Amino acid sequence: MIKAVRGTRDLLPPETALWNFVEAAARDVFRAYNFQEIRTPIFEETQLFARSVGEETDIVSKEMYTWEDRGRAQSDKGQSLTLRPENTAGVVRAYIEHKLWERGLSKLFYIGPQFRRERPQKGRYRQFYQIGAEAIGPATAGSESPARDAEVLELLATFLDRLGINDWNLELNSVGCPKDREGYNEALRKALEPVVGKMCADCQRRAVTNPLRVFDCKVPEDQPIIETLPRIGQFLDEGCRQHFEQVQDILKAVGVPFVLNDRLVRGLDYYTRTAFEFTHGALGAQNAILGGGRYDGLSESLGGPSAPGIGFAIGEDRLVLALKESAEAVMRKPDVYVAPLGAGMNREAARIARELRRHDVVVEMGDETFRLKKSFETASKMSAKFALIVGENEVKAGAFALKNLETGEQVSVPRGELPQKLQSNRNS
RNA sequence: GUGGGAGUAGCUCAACUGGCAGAGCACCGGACUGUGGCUCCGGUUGUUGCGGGUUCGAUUCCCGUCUCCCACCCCA
Repeated sequence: MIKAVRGTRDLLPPETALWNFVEAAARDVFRAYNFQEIRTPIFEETQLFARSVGEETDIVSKEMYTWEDRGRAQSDKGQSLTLRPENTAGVVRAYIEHKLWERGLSKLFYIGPQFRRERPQKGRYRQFYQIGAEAIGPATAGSESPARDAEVLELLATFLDRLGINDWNLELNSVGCPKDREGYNEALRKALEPVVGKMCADCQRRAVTNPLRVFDCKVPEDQPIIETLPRIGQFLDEGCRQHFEQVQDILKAVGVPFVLNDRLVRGLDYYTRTAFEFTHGALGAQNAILGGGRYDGLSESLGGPSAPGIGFAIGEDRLVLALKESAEAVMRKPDVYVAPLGAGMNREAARIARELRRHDVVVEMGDETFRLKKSFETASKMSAKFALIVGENEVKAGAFALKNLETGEQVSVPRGELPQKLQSNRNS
């Protein structure tokens, strides 16, 4: 038997209803904040990710699905292509390619699959889905304003509340400008040098490859040492410090709760200033449901004009996982199950069903060979609200037996009144 | 990529140290020829993940492999 490949999966009903529910809520919220949809290709030139995400990151160095395309002639070497491991790079590429800066501030959102060749785990797949957004544009259009950061964070809080996820936690930090980080990295290395020998093996490795990661250490014995290390906050220049303070001010003004976490350092190279993460309990080690931040230099590093921006990506798989119990509840149930009864009744049932569907009634239909008992069983199994009997008696009388499957009440309804009657008594 | 755990019916799970593959739920049919949920009866539940080995005999023991789960790495 051929199965879905490792790390990929099929999404089946009723769970797909939940995905639609989440995406519809996202689109609603995006509309309120005036974000518009962008769709970029799911594969791009490999160079795009190498230059934006960072050559040295794990994503680029070992988690990408990369292949060499064929050239025009059989003998030609093709270009190196890669399935997108995230969507910010593609959006910024499109921003530059289509000169979107001519339109002022661009507020764009996307919903779609991304690909990383990681070891699968619960809520972590090789084809996974992200809902994300980017606010990017010339600084003169307000793209650099702390108001943008606060707006994006508020949007996210609104979105999670809308989904009924109340126990989220917003963690906030500023990682400063590239200059600040350079100074900080140096200071961190210096501070680690004399103490690293006393730390765990993982930290010793991190100290060399990526000192910022030392803050992720969970070994209790290392914590006292980590407490003594310098923090990025001490290295922020005046501009970054003020920017960060204003973000916090606005968040307080609009009532979005947050906690400062000066250990929060985002993994991708392009992040500057504001960095954030929303976490949610009960997701195990994979407790982050979304993350994002500001990337003021990304456009330029991809050959575009100066275009500060801020964005985020929501891990839709994990979000849905957190909502899983409500899958049944959001699935649209049939309003009526039409039960043809007896030879020749399929024709009349089809006519009635067609008319009802034109009136936006959700209709499921049986077959004239089904015994009435079976039709009723099937109807109640799928939680249809009504069952409509289409038999010879009804056709003769011009009125049809309509039974409410929740109350058991049954009435005879003239054919002409059926659409009206069912329309005003819809499910959900 | 590293370490550990697990794969048996559509689902959740049993099968003492190797001895005829089971239960509940779900599904289909009947009791009930035009009325569901309750009850009773009957039925399929199946390449025990896949491949090899040991054995008279393997769901069980051994090797390989695939997938899922947990942790690490990293990240959404």
